[in-house]
Amino acid sequence: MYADVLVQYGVKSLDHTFTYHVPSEFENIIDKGMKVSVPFGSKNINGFVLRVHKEPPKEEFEVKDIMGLITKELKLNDELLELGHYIKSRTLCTLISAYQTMLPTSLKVQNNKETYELTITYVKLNKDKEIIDEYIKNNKKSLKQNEILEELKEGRVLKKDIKSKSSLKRLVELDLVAYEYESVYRINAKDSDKVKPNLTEEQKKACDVIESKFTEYNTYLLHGITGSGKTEVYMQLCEDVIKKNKCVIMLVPEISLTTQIVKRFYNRFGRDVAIFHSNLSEGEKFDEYNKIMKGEVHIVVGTRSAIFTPIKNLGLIIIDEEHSNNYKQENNPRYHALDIAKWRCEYHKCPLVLGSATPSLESMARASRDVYKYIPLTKRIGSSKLPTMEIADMAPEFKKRNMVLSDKLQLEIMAALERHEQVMLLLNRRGFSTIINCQSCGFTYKCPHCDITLTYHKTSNHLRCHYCGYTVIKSDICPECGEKAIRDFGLGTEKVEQTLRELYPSYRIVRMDADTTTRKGSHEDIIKGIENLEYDIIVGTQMISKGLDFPKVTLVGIINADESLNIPDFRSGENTFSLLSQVSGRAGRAELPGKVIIQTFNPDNKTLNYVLKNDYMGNYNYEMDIRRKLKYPPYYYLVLLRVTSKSYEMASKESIKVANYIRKSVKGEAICLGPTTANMFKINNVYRFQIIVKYRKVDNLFDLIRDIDKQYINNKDINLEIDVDPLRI
DNA sequence: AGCACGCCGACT
DNA sequence: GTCGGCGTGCTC
Repeated sequence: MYADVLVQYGVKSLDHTFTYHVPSEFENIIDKGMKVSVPFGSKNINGFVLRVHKEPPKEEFEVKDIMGLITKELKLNDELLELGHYIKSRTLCTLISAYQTMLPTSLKVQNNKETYELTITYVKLNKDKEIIDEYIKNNKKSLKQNEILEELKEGRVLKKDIKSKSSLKRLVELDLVAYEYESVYRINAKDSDKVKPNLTEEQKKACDVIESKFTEYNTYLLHGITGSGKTEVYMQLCEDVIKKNKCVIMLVPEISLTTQIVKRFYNRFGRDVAIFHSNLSEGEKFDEYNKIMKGEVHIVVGTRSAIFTPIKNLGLIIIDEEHSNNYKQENNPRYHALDIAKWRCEYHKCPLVLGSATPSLESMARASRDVYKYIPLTKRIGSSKLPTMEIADMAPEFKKRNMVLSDKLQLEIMAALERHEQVMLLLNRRGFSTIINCQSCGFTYKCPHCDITLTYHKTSNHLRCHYCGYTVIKSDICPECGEKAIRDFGLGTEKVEQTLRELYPSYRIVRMDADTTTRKGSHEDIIKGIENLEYDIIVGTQMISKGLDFPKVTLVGIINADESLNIPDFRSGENTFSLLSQVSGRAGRAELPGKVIIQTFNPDNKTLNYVLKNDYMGNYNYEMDIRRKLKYPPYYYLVLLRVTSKSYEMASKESIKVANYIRKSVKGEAICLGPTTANMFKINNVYRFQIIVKYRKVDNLFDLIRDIDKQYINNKDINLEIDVDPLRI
């Protein structure tokens, strides 16, 4: 018997199986998907069995024996084995790295440890009551021993709760008491409260549409405005899937959101829920993975990585906030959870539900062509109303040297504070590159070909498009209004916090950004603090915009909307719209009416005005028009090739070769841009050049790209990264 | 990826 | 005559 094994190294030259002989002792246990140890070259390494068969290899080589099986129970099931091939073809990674991303660290191929089970030790009586009583009666010396025995008469006790370990040891030696081991899960759900709200007509209809086709693969776009009760729809769908004894995977975009969603799911479904995200400890992941594999739960709630959990009998996948960038993995393999979800739903013949208040252009475009089934939720639940929104023009404020907060926003902050309500201020994280604009009229340099903001290169005093390479010389005088006001401007959360402390010394201010939330639990602490009204003003980055519901927040201020609009990426408009819409949804969710103020140098900006009017479709049509004209997604697909090297010379030369090769050989409707210097040109002394391929119908593009390494990059000092469907370029 | 093998220059 | 640096090619 032979086994084809894929070894642990994720390099292209080893991206195929090696055939080993199966020793007779393993013949009855070995199976595809198992982790095995094999001799390879001069040492033993691990790999996954992809196939077990009886054909002796045709070629002449010495067939070696499999050394051992590492995990007998845990193995990649047929579905995941097949899924690996899909990931490989879609992201152009090696097969082994596709399997690697699907597994938690403890199960990855290099790992030799068999189990991460947590066992706790109890102590119990090991003899009949009479014998114990007899011993107690005769034992006059060790009172501690008697105490222990008396306690154990009531039932078993945790070993760690027994203080006198020496007395315990003696009792074990005498065989009067014994240890009892029990494996436990590190995460335990609460019992469900069986609470079930009544659904609105709209929600019921949404459920009916999806449930009418529960056993076929369809993608549904659930477009529900903030507060329209998407989560209730999800839970109702889950309940109905479970009734059919099938299972659900539900994805949320970030870890901080799992806590809240999981709380609601625990209340409704109790122990039927497992959690899965990258912040769990290895042991916790192992436990949850086991619950899922053994079929002890019907629902998995988690972030991106949860899309790979080996849940059996899948009946539904839900992706909440489907427009979120977090569903795309930013390192190799650069997969998108949405693609994986589609693949799995097709495999299981079940529905995929994408939910969002601001669907991505791609999804909305598909819905409009009926590739996705469109389900709108248009009504807010309860009495809460949409907040009123206003723009504050920052140009005149700047002339008054009012750098952070406009008069308008200051007035509203004071009013809210006096009403004892909370204020939330959003400051977009500044992009990585220096962005220049006119502080009089708001003008920003944009590329006439790519419609993205040009980035400033200090050394040459040039502004350059990092998509196509278009370059202009920077001037101090604004080409739009003629004022000498072109400057680099950026605010940090700390600066805003400081200004706030000066303006409102008697109010309690909290900052929430990457710096203040790194410590485990600090994120939850701040949220709890806000809920308990320990703070009056909250300043933060995008983090504060996501799914949080604070009834006392009635004023939301966007400190500088331009920061996000001017990020040099073709999606900056789309992202700004969804970010601002989402933050706005934070204002006045309960009984109190809300207000939103957007500070900008561009009061006439189209995107901002669509935000003001709460006009998703207006923004969609406006963006789609630009995308069509400039050949961006969803009209064209993208592939990003990034050539990196410690040597500027080599990176530059090699990237030109690659671009020429693609231009020369690609067949079909494709445009190859670049090479240009990447947005973050030099990181850790590594130079980065990027090539962008826009394409529609092509026959050989992926084959070409797969072959680049062979053709051009045969130098270990040069590296090539491939990003299919990049989110940011 | 990781290692053996082999070729070449430098040094006791 | 031997040690070690790196380029090349192979691993069931």
